[in-house]
Amino acid sequence: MEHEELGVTRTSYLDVKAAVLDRIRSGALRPGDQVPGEERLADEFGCARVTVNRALRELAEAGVVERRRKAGTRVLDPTPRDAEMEIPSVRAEIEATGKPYCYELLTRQIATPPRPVREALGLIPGTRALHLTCRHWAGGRVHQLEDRWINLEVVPAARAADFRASGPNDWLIRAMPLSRVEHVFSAENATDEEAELLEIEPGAAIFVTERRTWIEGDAITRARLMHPGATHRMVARTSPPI
Amino acid sequence: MEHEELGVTRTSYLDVKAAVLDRIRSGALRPGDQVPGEERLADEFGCARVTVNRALRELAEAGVVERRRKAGTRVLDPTPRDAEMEIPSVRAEIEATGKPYCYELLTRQIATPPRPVREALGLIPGTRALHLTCRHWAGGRVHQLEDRWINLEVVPAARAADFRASGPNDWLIRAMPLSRVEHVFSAENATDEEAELLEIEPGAAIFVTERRTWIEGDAITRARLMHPGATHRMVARTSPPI
DNA sequence: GAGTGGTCTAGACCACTCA
DNA sequence: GAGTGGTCTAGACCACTCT
Repeated sequence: MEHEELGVTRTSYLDVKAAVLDRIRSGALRPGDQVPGEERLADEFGCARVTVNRALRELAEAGVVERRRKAGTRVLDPTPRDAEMEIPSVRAEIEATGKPYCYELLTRQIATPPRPVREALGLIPGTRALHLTCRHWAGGRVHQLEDRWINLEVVPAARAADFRASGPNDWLIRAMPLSRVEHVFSAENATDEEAELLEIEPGAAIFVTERRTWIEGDAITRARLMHPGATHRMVARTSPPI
Repeated sequence: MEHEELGVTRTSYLDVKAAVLDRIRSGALRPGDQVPGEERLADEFGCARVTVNRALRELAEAGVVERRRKAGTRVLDPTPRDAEMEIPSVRAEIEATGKPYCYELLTRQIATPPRPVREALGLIPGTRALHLTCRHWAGGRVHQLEDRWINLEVVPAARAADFRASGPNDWLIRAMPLSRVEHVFSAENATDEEAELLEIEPGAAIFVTERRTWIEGDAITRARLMHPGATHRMVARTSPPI
């Protein structure tokens, strides 16, 4: 926990930050839980209150906790973190429009991923992974076609998970909070197969998001998310005012 | 500059931050310039060094300045701010690939914008604005077709600017640094006219970015940037590690 | 009213890096 | 080696907000 230097060991705000994050990741602190007050933590870590303050302030800026004066510090639900780029979970995105959300699992199998996926997940050739395809409906229309691979070495629990009732995105957000995300966006013309599944004309423009997620350096999942271009718009977060 | 409270006036880190930002926005401090040291500023503002430290630290986190121990604090070039979402200026984006960059102004006129643009810029009906269309080439291919409106009430200098040699994006980044940006991405099928200008097949998927830029609440510009979907990919910034 | 976070001060030591 | 930022401490006062 402490700075591992010769001589005096002082507690850094980074130590406090890491310790609190650990408690959240390990489940000792769950969403909604109260984080001990600054004074308590300062006592516990043997440091000044300002040091704890900086640690918690940065966690609040990162969206991990919420701080209010009299109310104290609480662990936030991890879901909003996925919305960092205004990309909420598909379910939330659709429900926000007021349309009924519907999820459908198309295929599920454990298989050897094609090379681009294997490399994206950092897997050794021959390793098998969980492959899911599903559709998300908004009202009577297909909103998203999802082609996802999950790294079972990092998330072995996914092997046992049942994705028939709800999508892998919601499941992963709960199982693996606080992960890092990368998005690659592109526009493509739908292939015949994609068009059929999306219920659009072959060749129609589709908006494709390729999302990769890591936790602590390990790639968790790689998803190819396809949307009908005619109905889909993606809003990127406005830069914060300085 | 100081907290306007009754009684004692103490200098907040926000005061220092705002003051330094002002000097940058006003041009008193230009990109590459050295910002006075923490001790100097603390003297000047009559506050503790930690207070200056926090102000400058936040400016560094926001990408406005760069700090290095012995070297001190320097004002950064505003360009990288536009790259907040890994969307560098078109020129930089293309030159990074090693391909030759070429810019071409297609049309330039002062006109009454259509309603969606007028609303995006927050203009009163009837107000005229600067309308530009241009193309950006990467090697022998059209990389981007740009349809841009500039709010002349906020940027009157644009009326006199000559956009024949270099694009409005580069010009605006210099003229209006530290602005806020919003991006909306979508996928569309190219119209016949767009296809001809982009030198692709009609109906081919195009990746469309609609970018709006504000400075202090005033909308500066609205650009519709069209890219051939087949060659264009957009990478969104990976969430920072916590 | 009381509890909690938000911030400032003053002084100190350390760490990095440039000359 | 010297200059600059990075951070910690200890104490203090304030501001918000919940009860």
